[in-house]
Amino acid sequence: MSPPLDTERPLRSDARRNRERILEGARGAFAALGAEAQMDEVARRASVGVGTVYRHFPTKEALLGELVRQKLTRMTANTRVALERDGEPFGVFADLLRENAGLAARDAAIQYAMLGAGERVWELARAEQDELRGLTGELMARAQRNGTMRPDVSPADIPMLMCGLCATMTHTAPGFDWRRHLELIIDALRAR
Amino acid sequence: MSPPLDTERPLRSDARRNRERILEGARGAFAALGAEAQMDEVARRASVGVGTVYRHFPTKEALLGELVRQKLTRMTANTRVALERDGEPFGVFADLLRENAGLAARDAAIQYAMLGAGERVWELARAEQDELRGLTGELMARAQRNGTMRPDVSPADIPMLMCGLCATMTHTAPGFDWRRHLELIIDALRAR
DNA sequence: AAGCATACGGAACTATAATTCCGTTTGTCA
DNA sequence: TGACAAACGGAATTATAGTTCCGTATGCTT
Repeated sequence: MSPPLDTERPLRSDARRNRERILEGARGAFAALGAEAQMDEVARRASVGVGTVYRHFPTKEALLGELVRQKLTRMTANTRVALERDGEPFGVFADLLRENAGLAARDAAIQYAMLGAGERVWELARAEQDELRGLTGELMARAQRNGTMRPDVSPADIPMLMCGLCATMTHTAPGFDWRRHLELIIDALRAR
Repeated sequence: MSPPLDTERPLRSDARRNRERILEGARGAFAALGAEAQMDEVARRASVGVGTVYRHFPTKEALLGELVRQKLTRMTANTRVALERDGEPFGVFADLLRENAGLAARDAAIQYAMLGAGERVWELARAEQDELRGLTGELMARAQRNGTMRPDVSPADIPMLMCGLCATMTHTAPGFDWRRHLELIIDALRAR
């Protein structure tokens, strides 16, 4: 048996360039208009026809999924860096949350995926989620061993809390401030 | 000048009955299918034509708005009862949150209104919100005076946190449990 | 530099769901 | 009980946004 039949020839140069443009256009469109931004708008910002968008991403969900995947990858990278840092573990963890929340705050795709409506999008990046949860768990375990984090919180609580935080991010209502919300969450995780 | 020109003759008996049926049908439809349930489905459950639904509520938003208003009114009533109870103020407050969160958990209209998508719906019940926030504030002030609640949380924080909680309610993802989320929030509000 | 697979553009198509319209029915009041 | 305003039903309309199609253009290979 010969190895992988994964014989996909590399993309043509224009296609490779366009794929990037589309992702960039999508980031802009979703950042500006939320996840309801239309595919036509994405195409316009990418200076490309809608057909081309669909050549690269079979559905809007797939496009959102790719953006989510990329953002989770960056969060995972942040987490790796945090694991290297040495310092008071709870503080390191809290800073990581602040940093990753900041990434989410500027990303309508993540918010969309986290807010129920986009459960399918979320699943497209399951592998990335699992990896992130694993690394986060390691950091949390340290803080718990050292007694600075509540012993009864689990890595699975974090996505739930972040999901709630994203809800605050999408609102502009008076009194809604995701940074404040995050600080309350962090305090909730701290050991008494 | 004669008093109010508010000369609206009472609804015809069938209209009054249908209005109730529609609200009931809407509660059922939204509970079963979420806020994306269609107007046709609402009509079907109410055993009424779509036209009749629109005779009573000019838009879907107006219908959702009325459901939200009614639910907030019930929450306000709960809060009034809580203000009468005498007991450890923080505990009374926490129980109130548990009770009202329970109401929200069974109400897709409230969840929809709280999750950004429905900001307009939310505004239709501004008066009810303001009243609820006011009463809640009184209860919180008591707990703060008595030293059982963090002195730096304000009544305006509660809708924000409840909004996040609603995000958890709409999810079925593993590890997502709104009761757990709520307990974490309650702990965050408790004085150290 | 010809040949061709790959990729592009964007008008047209489709699906979905809210909303309107109007002919018919039903309560209410004299 | 007859007349009429109020209310009803649901097929038809409209609006929006995702997706498809196909004629044209372009990069790559020989």
